[in-house]
Amino acid sequence: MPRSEVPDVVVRRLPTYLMALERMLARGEEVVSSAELGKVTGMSAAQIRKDLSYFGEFGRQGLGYEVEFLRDQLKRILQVDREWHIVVVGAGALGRALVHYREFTRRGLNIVAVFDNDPGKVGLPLGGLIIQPMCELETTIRRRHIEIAIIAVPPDAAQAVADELALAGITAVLNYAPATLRLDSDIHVAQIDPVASLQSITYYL
Amino acid sequence: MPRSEVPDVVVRRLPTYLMALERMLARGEEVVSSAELGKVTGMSAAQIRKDLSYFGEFGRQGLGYEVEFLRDQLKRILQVDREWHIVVVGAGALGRALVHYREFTRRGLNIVAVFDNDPGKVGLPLGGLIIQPMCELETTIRRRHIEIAIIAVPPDAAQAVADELALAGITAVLNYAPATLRLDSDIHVAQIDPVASLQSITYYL
DNA sequence: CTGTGTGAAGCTTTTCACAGCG
DNA sequence: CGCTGTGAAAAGCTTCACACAG
Repeated sequence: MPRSEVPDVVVRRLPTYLMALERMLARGEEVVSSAELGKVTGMSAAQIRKDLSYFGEFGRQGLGYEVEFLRDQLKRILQVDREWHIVVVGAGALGRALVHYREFTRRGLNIVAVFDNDPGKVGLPLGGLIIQPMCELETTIRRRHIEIAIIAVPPDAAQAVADELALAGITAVLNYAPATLRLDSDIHVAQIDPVASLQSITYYL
Repeated sequence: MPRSEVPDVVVRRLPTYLMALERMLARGEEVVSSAELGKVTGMSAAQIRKDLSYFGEFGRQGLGYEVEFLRDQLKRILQVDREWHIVVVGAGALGRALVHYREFTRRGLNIVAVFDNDPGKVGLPLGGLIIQPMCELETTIRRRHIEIAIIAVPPDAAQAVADELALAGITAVLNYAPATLRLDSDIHVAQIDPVASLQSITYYL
């Protein structure tokens, strides 16, 4: 299976293709060409063919791609053909919205624990879970072999939380706090910062 | 003022530099070198110097950059040295979290109206605002000269909402729905999709 | 014919390395 | 000296264009 040779920018486009294929499948479409998939995802047909070619030959010449087959292949490549366990740190407005976000469970991304350092919140129920104190973070992560964490705490606390997560053996972090995390390079970090997104949009207005 | 010649990838890095500079300023640091700024933001020193050079010469040879001055320049370039008015469409868990998100107002990004199509939600208070019905969308946007909208509705409704926003004269959209929006190319779209972010992380695990 | 898969070409972005300024 | 600003080189990514398969 090709790994290191695949550009990261290609991997980041695969979820978009997957999402489009899921929708086509729901509509009952059976076959799709790179040109059609391109129109729906906003990419060029050539780019889609090239991206897919990093992982194998999934299409049929003269015909296109079988939607369900390509969907399954992308799920396998992205490893989303199985269930993942996730912890959320921070039970503020954002943490609560994340726990209730239906698209996560729908895609096999299961939030199985929530943590907060506010004693007033610890013990309260949240979407079928109980908010746990930070001191239980490492034990919970290790006992349940959790690999992915979502950071939803205020910016000042983000790096400290990230350090704790690293110590607990987490290998992937989705960071919602507007802060650049300094972590070992073997930990994968993705950043979601609405302020940064808006600030690079206002440049063009 | 340079515009079209500046690569988009450069513009998208500026908010990260700005964020780091704000923190340095809060700590009382007065001067910073490209190497130091690089360490904090995770970029190379050369890249930072090159990025900044698209907009002018902000540093002093042998010394570095004056933190406050560079911060002000970046704010001016990104046009975040003024206040922006924003509408949020969708008053679910995510929309509510966005309305309460303190980093927005702190950075001059003011949510001034919230809309939802659920009659059970319309009229309810939310963070100092009243949830408005969708039929008031266009009037509100036009009367208050709003340029930026945040879409926080379920995936199936996203494209329809985007079309309404385009009709109402919106020029920038931040889309939280897991859907690729088809919009006129004169409308700037940024996508935030936690599922997609996680799905490209699981590839590497 | 239609539409994939893919080398090669073309373009963009990053890194290098150093002149030159304070 | 130390560190910026920047051409030039290197690396990376996208598009082109066509052989080839169904």
